Amino acid sequence: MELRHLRYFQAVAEELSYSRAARRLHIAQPALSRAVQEIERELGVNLLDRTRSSVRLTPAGKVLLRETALIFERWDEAMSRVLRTAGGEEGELRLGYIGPPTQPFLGRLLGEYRRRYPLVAIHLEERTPERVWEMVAKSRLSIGLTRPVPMAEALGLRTIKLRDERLGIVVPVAHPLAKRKNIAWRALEREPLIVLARREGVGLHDAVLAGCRAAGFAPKLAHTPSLIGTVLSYVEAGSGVGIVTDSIVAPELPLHFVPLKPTVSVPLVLVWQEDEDAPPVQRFRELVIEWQRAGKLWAKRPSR
Amino acid sequence: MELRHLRYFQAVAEELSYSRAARRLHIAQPALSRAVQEIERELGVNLLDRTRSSVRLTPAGKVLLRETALIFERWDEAMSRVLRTAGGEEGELRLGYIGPPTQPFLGRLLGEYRRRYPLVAIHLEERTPERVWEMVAKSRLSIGLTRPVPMAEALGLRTIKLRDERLGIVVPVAHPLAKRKNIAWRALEREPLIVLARREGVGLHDAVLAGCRAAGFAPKLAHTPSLIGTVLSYVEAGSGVGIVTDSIVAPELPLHFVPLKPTVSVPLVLVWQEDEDAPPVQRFRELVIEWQRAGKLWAKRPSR
DNA sequence: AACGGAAATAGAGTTTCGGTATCAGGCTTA
DNA sequence: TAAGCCTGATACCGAAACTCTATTTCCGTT
Repeated sequence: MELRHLRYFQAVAEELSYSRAARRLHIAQPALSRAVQEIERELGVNLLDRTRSSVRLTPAGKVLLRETALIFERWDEAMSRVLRTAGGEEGELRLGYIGPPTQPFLGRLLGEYRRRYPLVAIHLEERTPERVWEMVAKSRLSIGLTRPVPMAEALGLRTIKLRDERLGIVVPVAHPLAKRKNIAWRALEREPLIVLARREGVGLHDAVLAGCRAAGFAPKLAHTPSLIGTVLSYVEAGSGVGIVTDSIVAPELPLHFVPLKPTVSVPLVLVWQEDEDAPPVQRFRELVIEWQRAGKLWAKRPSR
Repeated sequence: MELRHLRYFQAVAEELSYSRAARRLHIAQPALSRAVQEIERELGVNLLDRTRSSVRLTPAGKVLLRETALIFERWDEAMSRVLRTAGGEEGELRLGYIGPPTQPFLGRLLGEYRRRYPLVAIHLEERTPERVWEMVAKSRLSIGLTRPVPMAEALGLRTIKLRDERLGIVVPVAHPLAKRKNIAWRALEREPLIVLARREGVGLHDAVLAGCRAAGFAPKLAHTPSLIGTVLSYVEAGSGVGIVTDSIVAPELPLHFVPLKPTVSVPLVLVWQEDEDAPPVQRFRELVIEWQRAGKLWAKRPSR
């Protein structure tokens, strides 16, 4: 039996007349007779009581009419789901990200995304940079905002760089270095440094070490906490000079950011699986790129 | 698009291979290629990523696979509902009845019915005899246990008599008439009588009046309460002689029933609409007739 | 480089689907 | 009461569709 049979039966059952139903369906009446007979034969059940002059539903026919409506409802729902999914209006987006560098724009970005594609279910996972791209590689996440991925191609991953974040120091406003336009790496040789723990981000940590090595000294790491916030707290407490990227904003704290020279950058990238074609993910990529081009990814950050 | 398309798509999506799916469906592979292409063309959506060597679901395809399962679930549910309805295993039975004469067997009868057809929803309505058959005539009830219906055929109703209930008197055990095997109508000429109100049952009330008239006297009606129980209470209180049918059992009360002679009967009938063909109703009729033949309709009543 | 496997395409045969013509029976109308 | 009309069922035919076999094309493997 096919849907056609149900469509025909439904029309007859609603019109309670073969000829009227045939007119409604724009087909000839004998086709209806046959179709209904086929259902009845296949089920072995009488659905319609037909006298020459009237058509009435049997109890089983009444039940089938109700059920038919439910089936078509499901059918329509299925089709529109598929269309919405193909159009990227429905589905899910599992986004992994690193917190501090994305904090200035992530909220607004997701707000815009949700506004455009309200039916997409958004799952967020804040992880360390390495964990984020590992999870993307394992398809545990559909897309990630993180630090560059070594051997991305070998893992079947694609990345685009959203921004280079420049390294610099954070010091209390009263600190002697706070007034400088920029600062040489050498100046940090004697300073006790506060840097994020390596396990929280190999890229950032190693970039700091590389910067120092390039300047010809080994850094004196006073503390390597697990949270950017803790770095800032140490700095505020006067425990040393913090090294962070310029994406870290803390306007409410009495701290100053001074870029290091020569410039050392830590990129922020968008990463996804090469064959990831789920429309919600594609739409998210498009939105991020659109915002990057429009310079909106850091718009609200006060320029320093 | 037809169910066939979904069946084929489902097989391909589950097997992730056209040739394996074709083997599973016992058809040739090109038919599958075509069917899936037809879905894709009709929806304008890619459902499968096919390379020469592998088939993978697109996001929309995944959604359709899930939805397809739901549709088939609904379909199966619909078909088995229809079959159960046709077989009388599902549906509803709206039964109207008069209380006192049916009380000795109705509970057991419905218990057996529910045991046999557990999916049938049973609705009960206790009403006066006239109200019961009126409601059957208006299709507010699917079947009724009541007193005979005047002009049943004209109303499109069919009835079968389940039993003739013999009229008799109820008196306190100590009453002078209590020891008699039977009693003549004439003996009631001077007695204050307690009879159920006419509005609660025209048939019974008029049968009493007719019995008296046939014996050549007009009855002295002391009370005409609305409930059989109240009749018995009046009798117990010594207010007069009650006239009831022999179906009224009150073994816990100190009352005796003595049949009247000549015998006057009030029938109990089963009534339904002529064209009522809902299987649950047909099954109920069959059960009642079966019980009547087996003499089980009053089995538990102590014979007096 | 050749082979094997998988899906797409082409062409032919068969099924089935819908159309027209017709039949049979009931209701209305003259 | 008879004729006409309407309804659903049946018979038959032509066209569309579905499926099959045969073949091609491409990828991956040996």
